[in-house]
Amino acid sequence: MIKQPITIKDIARSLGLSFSTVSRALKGSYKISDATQQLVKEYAEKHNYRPNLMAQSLKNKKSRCLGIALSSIPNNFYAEVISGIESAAYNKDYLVMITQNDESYEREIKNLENLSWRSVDGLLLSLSGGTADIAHIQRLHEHGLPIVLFDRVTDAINTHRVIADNKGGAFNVTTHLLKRGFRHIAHITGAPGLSITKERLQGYMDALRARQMPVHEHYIKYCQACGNDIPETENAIRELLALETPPDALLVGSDRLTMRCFSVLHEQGIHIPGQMALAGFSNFSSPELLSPSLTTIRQSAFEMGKIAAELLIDLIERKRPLTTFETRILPTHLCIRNSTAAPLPASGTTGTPGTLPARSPGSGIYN
Amino acid sequence: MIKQPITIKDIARSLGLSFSTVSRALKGSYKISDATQQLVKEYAEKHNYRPNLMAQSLKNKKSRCLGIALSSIPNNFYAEVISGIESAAYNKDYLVMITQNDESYEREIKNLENLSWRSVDGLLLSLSGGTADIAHIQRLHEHGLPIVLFDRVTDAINTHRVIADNKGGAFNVTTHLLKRGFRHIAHITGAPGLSITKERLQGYMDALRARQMPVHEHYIKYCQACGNDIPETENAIRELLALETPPDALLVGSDRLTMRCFSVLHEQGIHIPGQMALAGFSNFSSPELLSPSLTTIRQSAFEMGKIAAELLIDLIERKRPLTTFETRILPTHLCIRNSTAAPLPASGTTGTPGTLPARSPGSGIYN
DNA sequence: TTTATTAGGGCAAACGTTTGCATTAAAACG
DNA sequence: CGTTTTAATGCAAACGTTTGCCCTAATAAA
Repeated sequence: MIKQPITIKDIARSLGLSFSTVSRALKGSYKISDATQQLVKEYAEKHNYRPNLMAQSLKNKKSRCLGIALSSIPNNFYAEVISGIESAAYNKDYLVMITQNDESYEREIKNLENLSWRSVDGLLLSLSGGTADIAHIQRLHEHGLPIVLFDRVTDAINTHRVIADNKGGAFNVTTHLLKRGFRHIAHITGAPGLSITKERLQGYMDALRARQMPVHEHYIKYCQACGNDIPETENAIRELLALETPPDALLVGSDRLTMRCFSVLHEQGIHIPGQMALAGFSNFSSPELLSPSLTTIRQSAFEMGKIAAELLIDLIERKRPLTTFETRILPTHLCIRNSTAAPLPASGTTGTPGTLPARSPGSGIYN
Repeated sequence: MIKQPITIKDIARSLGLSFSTVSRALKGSYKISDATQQLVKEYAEKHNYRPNLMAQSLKNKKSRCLGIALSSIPNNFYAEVISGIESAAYNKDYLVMITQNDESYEREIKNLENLSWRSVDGLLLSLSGGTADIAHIQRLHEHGLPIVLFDRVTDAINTHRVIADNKGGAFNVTTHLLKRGFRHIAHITGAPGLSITKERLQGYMDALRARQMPVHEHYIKYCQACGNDIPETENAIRELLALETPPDALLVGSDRLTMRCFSVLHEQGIHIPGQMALAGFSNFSSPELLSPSLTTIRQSAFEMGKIAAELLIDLIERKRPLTTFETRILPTHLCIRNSTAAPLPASGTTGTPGTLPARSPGSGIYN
């Protein structure tokens, strides 16, 4: 019933040649006459020969597979990254295996183990929120597995990195909020150990200090689950609102968390931006349709995936191992909308629907 | 530098046993003494032995990999499906390879070819919008590749199917619109060849006819690119608005398309629902935050992926080939919000912010 | 004509497993 | 004590490729 695929041996038998001759003819050149090559190739074509990738992999120790490990596939940002990876991989004839860990350290370990067993040729990795240490990654890396880190990275592994300009993005949006007149800007962000958390926090603090504003510890809230745990997010916001001087603006540091905060404020009947301005890192496709339209810091997610995959493939196919690696920093885009409209009575909070075209290559713009 | 992983042969040599004994000891049982099993297992454990999956695959003709082929990863709905697939696969110790085709027939063919070369054990498939015929799929299926179809399916392949209750969902939302008093309901939907397009159209027409309303051809617009081609969508809406009797309500039949239509209406300054009510199939996480909050038909995307993967794995691991297959139809959920508020002057269009808790298991509710 | 060179192709090992069969030694049986 | 059974293990082929090396003619050089 199931027609077994044709193999090199079948071709060799049918044509009265040896395995090796057929193999070499198929690969072009070496020392096979044009006539024979022609013959073999035509026969293979006609009988729809496909090399058995498992056998090739076993022999060559190459699978032409890339592994991805990240926290959550349905996250807007990561979904776009994956799309970029798939696209680059397709162009270079690689296939992509995907795993997600739901911010769990244990799950990350298992996923990486699975991927490396299954002998992916290389790994695209964004750390989980719960990752305590990175010995498991270092082990793989030392054993020779090419790795490219993206988004949530670590310095402890000497390899390529592709990240967004998180510090710059946070700096720009915080400055924007300050210019708009907000004076009590809180920062809700993801798991404290993550590089993106630290970088965004740094940008936030830098912007405050640049304008001689104090940085208050109690205005900074970490959400270990990065927005996947609803009560956790609600608590963070509740605590902020319960402060003696509640914040008048919220900067959210993580894709899913941003929408979650929006939801919570909405549910609690808190007017945005009247009672609380809101801005956040988000790759949601249509922030201009929200009510109010949402000021976002947008990342070049697709491009991040594409670049990371290209760097990884380069790493895999390179003859001599690299010793010096690069860190690509992709610009973020500040898109100013109504959720951060000025708090002063003067300017109406309902004006200018939709996106103000506030996008500049590289850094964002504040007006 | 790169430490080569330890193999069965290494263990055999070190322990003075034969390959076969080690292999069998590792697999437990057969006819190896407990003592030997103990010895081998301990040694393997201690030296961190991992079977070479490529070799196993070559021998067993099983790779424990599932392939996914669908149109677009960043689509909310598909991203959730993928997440469900990954989750089920993880539980059964399978890995997942993913491809997207951007609604291109050619790309789908290539992706399927790649996946089957790479010898996935089975295929999870949602057709592309451009798929002209399915000979390429039938060929794979006849060659014995287990396939489970989901979302965008075809009858021409005799296998398991997992779909949403598209007809019912469209029927319910159309009925809802009619009850709310809308009389000119247009239907913007995806590529005409797709099963979901046909089923949703059917539900829409059934609902109109059930209430003795006419079905107008010119109220039905297909978007081949399913919302990925912005001008195409804009055109469809422009044509609807230019009609002698423009519609007073829009039912959108595809995830990305729904948001796109919302955008276009928004950009053109058309008031929702005053000038045009809007409802659509969408798995966007926070439709209650849009302005106005959006009436959606939501699908159980994660569950769809999970079920599809489980059915596929069952198919793969089953000894005797199945001859009779099942089609799982998952309920859709109608979530009524302000974008379909009654057009009559009586009831205010600004009341009741957020989601009306309008969800019933199985069919949705209209009030 | 003899020798060196080269083109074209075959042999067989190897990649790391799995598995049918053969082998051995010990135990059970008559 | 010889024979059969059983338990435990080894041998070797196989999965489909790739590749280093060898072999055979034919051609070129001397």
